[in-house]
This record gives sequence, structure tokens and C-alpha cells, in this order.
Amino acid sequence: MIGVKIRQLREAKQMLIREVAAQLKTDTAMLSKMERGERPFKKEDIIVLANVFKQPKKELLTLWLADRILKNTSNEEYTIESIQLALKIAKENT
Amino acid sequence: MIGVKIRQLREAKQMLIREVAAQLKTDTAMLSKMERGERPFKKEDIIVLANVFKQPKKELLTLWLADRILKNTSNEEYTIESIQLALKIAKENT
DNA sequence: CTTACATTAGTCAAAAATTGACAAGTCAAC
DNA sequence: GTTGACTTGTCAATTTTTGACTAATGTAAG
Repeated sequence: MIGVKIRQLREAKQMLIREVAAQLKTDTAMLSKMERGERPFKKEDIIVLANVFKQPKKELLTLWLADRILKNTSNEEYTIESIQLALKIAKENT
Repeated sequence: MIGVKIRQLREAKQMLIREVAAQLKTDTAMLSKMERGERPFKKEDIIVLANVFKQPKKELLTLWLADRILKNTSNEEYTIESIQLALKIAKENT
């Protein structure tokens, strides 16, 4: 999901994987995989990309973290209930 | 959190760590750590414990998974927003 | 068709994280 | 000061993740 978003932003800016990969100090194979969700982005990557694409850091980081949550809950039972409960607890701890 | 719950249930049943650990085919040191959140429970452990303590499997599994979510989101920015977004997406994918 | 360039797939060693097991420690009650 | 319940610390072994590199695929232009 964050990968799809990044790809959209990249294409909107007409940038090549090669160019964006350079900003992240990685190679095209890696970024290709990241965009397709086959490898995770590092948090620092997201911050760099927020600058490159002039997006609010918060928006991209939120999507990035949501992605991580979904990655390690899907394929589990009671996903929705668990996320709801996690949300409730997180709010309480505020 | 799931650890606290398990400990409560164990104490309510007046069982010793040693006894419950045996059910999980592990030792007391391990279960002690699990109850205190220093090591994770395996999913299968939770199911065994639901039987031992006569609790609804769903309730314990939900708490167990919520725990996992919180573990890898806390210490991050935008935790609540991310969990909210994850919930939204999870619901859509239903 | 063949070249040139963008992207994707595959592989793999090194690094990092997790796991399970054991020994030793604290602490309270007796 | 011994016993029993629990906790702490350590460690090798397994598993997972990471980064990098090479090869394959796609595609548009000449």
C-alpha cells in the first residue's frame, strides 16, 4: 500500500526508479521490490521520499506504519477485533 | 498485556508457573518471561491456555494479537493514526 | 532485428533477531 | 539454612532480514 502510493507519486513526477533509488542510496532492484511490497521501506526512506515528492511527512509515515500493522496481522484470525482492541488500548495510554 | 491476563488467570486458578509451563511444554523461566512480556507467547500456547483456563479462544487470541500490534507500533510516531488507518483498510478488505 | 534503457526476478552471504535451554540468582516461608 | 516459587542472565543454534549483485524480461527507437 505505501509502495503503491510511492509509485504513484514517482510516476506523477515522471521520475525513474533509478532516480529515486539514488536518493535512497539503493539500487533499482531494491526500490522496485519496495514499491511492490516485496521488501519494506525503512522509516528514513519514507522521510526522504516525503521531501522528494513534497508530501506531508505525517501522511506517508502513517501509511507506512499502517502497512506494517496490516502485514503482521493479516493471515490471522480476529484481525479486525484485534486492531480495534489495539486502538482502544493505544488511546487509553495517551 | 496478554501476559498480565494469563498471570491473572493462573493465579485465579491457584496454579504454579511450573504447572502451566508443563502444559506448554516449556520451563518456568520461559513462562515467567512470557507472563511479563519479555518473550512472546506462541499462538498455539494461547490456544492451550484458553483450554486450561476455560476462556473463549477468541478473547485470548484477540488480546494476543492486539499485543503484537502494540508491540511493533509503540515507540513510533503517529501510532493512533496508523492503527486507525489500518483498521479502516482492514474493514474495507472484508 | 538489434540496441538501449527501464524494470523485475533470482540468488546468496552476511548481519541481525529470535528461540529454547540451562544455570544461577533472589526472595519468602518455614 | 533449606525448600520451593519465581526471576535473571547467558548462550549456541536456528531463523529471518538485509543489501548487493547478476540475470532475465519488457519495450520503444532506430
